[in-house]
Amino acid sequence: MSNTLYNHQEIETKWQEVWENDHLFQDSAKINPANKLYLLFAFAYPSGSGLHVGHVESKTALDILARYHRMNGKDVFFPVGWDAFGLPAENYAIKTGTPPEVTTKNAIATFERQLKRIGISYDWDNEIATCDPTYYKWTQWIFLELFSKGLAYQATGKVNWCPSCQTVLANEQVVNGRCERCDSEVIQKDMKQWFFKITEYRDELISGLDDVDWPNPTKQQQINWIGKSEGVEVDFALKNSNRQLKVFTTRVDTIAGVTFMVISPEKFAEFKLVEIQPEANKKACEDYLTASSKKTEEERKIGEKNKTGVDTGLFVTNPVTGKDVPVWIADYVLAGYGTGVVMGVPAHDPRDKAFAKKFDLEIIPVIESEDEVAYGTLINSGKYTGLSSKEAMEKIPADFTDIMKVTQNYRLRDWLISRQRYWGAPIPIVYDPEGQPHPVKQEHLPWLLPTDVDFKPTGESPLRSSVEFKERVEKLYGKGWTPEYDTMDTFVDSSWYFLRYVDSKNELQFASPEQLKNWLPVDFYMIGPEHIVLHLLYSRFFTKFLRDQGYLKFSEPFMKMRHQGMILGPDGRKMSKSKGNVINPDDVVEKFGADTLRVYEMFMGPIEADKPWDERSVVGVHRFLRRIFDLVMTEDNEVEMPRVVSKLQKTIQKVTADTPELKFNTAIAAMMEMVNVWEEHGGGLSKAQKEQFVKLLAPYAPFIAEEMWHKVNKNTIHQSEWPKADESLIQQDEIILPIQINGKLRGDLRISPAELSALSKEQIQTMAMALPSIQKRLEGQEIKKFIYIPGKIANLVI
RNA sequence: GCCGCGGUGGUGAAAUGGUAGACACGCGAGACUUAAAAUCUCGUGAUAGCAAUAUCAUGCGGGUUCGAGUCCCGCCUGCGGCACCA
Repeated sequence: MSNTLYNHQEIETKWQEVWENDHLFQDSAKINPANKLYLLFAFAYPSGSGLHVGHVESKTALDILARYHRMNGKDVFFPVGWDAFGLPAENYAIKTGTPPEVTTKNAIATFERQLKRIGISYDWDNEIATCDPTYYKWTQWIFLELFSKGLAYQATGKVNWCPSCQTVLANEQVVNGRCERCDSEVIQKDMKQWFFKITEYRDELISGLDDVDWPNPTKQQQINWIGKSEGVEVDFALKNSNRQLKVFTTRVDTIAGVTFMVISPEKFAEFKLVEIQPEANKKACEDYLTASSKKTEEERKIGEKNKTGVDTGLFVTNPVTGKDVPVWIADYVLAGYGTGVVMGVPAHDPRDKAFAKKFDLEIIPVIESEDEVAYGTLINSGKYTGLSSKEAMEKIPADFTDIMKVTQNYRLRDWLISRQRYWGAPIPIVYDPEGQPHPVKQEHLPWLLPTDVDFKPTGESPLRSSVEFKERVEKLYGKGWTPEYDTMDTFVDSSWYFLRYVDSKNELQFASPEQLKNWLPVDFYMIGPEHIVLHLLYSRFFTKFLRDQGYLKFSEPFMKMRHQGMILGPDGRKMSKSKGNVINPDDVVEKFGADTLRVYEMFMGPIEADKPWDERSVVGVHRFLRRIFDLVMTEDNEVEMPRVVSKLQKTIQKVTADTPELKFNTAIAAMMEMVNVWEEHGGGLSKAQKEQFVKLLAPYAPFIAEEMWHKVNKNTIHQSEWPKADESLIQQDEIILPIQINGKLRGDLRISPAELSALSKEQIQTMAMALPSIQKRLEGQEIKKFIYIPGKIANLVI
């Protein structure tokens, strides 16, 4: 068999062309589905470096599902599109002057070519790209919907500012407090920004997770990100004033141990506490506020170990002890969480303790327990002494209903969506001469991204350099009117693309109600674990918002979701150009073929695991495909052999069970076993049975399967029917029944299934004990118990 | 620190509480070949033994069970996420 007929190059280019000409699997959204299955892959950014092996993994996995389910009679919708706005194209433009639309267009063309080459059965007719005005028209429309409901609003917020590049950076561009590109320290700058009020849905974003089939760790991570915590708000009365300081605490049981209060610098300014402050403390506080506002991310982290602060000279009264305690300003208190004011309990909070030690503040223990932060029994707490923490946490708020309120706090903040960047969807807002924002009129959508801009960063939004943009606004809205110069975060684009797919060419709506009803929600989403908190949370928020506006009839967009793992370099490390361990899928396709690439990646291990690339194992998979090809194309022994036929039935069962469960590695192993048996017997399958096997292979290796199928068929294998196992052909001429003594394997009974089922438990015991290997170990021993699991195992207990 | 996920041969990995290591790679020996590649055959967890076989073995220590890689408790360790969140 050394002169194999298998020429992957020839086969794969041939079928790629045929499928494309036949328009296979296209325009599926136009069907009115009886039995729909919407498969979605994570929206990809069309990077200049093209498809990498990680893309191949997730796309192949979904493609196998798509092909498998089509063969099982499902109406499969499997669309493709591009998250095409974003920074790399813009940075490239800054460097080279090439407009981002040119770079992006080229990159998309490369991806399309590569995806077709590896045989992904996308519905190309519904392809979308977020940078296309027919798409971002509706991104802008959603913005305006949010704006009209008060869920898109402007506020002054801190942004990451790179002083060297003179530009705002996205969070993802800040690595360890430094600019990803020039490595200079990023500072926080206050700028007026647009936000989406995702916090409006924070509780539903938690509870909705009960209704979806997602990996549990993923749900946990989202829940942690939202960060709901139960606690109590307490108003502490400020001495010599009629004002209060409100704090949030999860440990109201420790309130008797409050020996000071700490307020964040921002909140001290916001509350104008300087008005009631003793003159003597004013100067120091003012200096502290100025100093902390200049701190960088890095400096703030240093403060984690070495806390700073200043005494305001103000006092509040501890409601339980009646004692007056001092109020300090310190920037270890976060302005954005809770009320921005914290009650200091140095005996039971490590941060408060560090602060108290540094500034010599009183430390009073109020909980008796092994660990200072654990729950325990109250001491030094007046009338609450002796209660457990748990009891106190109920009793204390109940006793002080005038100043305490049981409440919740969340870590989740509103979503800052404005970017001082060029390559994104313009925010559809115009300002009147007084500076008030107004929505761009519906008839002016899409609100086009101007092209006459200077990409070089100047510290201002690049759109400011467009003359056309300014003129457009004045012409449409009047003299003195100005556009919003910021663009939207690309996560906005990707938060609703799965809705657009089902009606990608609709000019009147983001998607028609009929099409949405036909296909949504998404049945299965395959996406990397890196998207757990941002994209997946934002998409769920958009879905819930659009539902509340009456556009959608469901609450969760992605019913079932699984993650693909990362493909690591041969050295076991993450692939990167600088490490020189990148595997280029084009090379593998060239050398071994797309089928080999696909099957190898699926055979590497469980889909969700991170797996290192192994060049030599690729050869093994290629060998496997070639052996099949030789068996099918050249082996003409078509006399059915019961052993081989039986193995085929078992293989059909295994592949049918494993494929929809995404257990592709074990399904492939089963097919390999089948080929081993088949080869050992030098044939043994009829033509029809060979075809059944080829069908099992078809979703995994679509090109070679099609070629083998066409040896006798005219139509495509990918629209044929999935094979069914015939159990009556499964042969079991001998069962090997393992016999254990005290749970250790000591022998086995070889017996036919018919004979075995006729035997009683006692008879089996007798036969087992008669085995020489068993007998010699039973010498003079008493059998205490005999366990028999029918057909599985027998165990003698001595 | 908090939340989560892992740890099985030389390697990637299998294994509804029921024969641990399927399948594949690699390696060793052999066949074919002038030779190499490719291909094929046999072997391959460790230790001892010519062998049959025996003992040990799923990060470590306990436990439940007739029986544990799998369930429970306590550690060690690697990885991911969050992190001065009060």
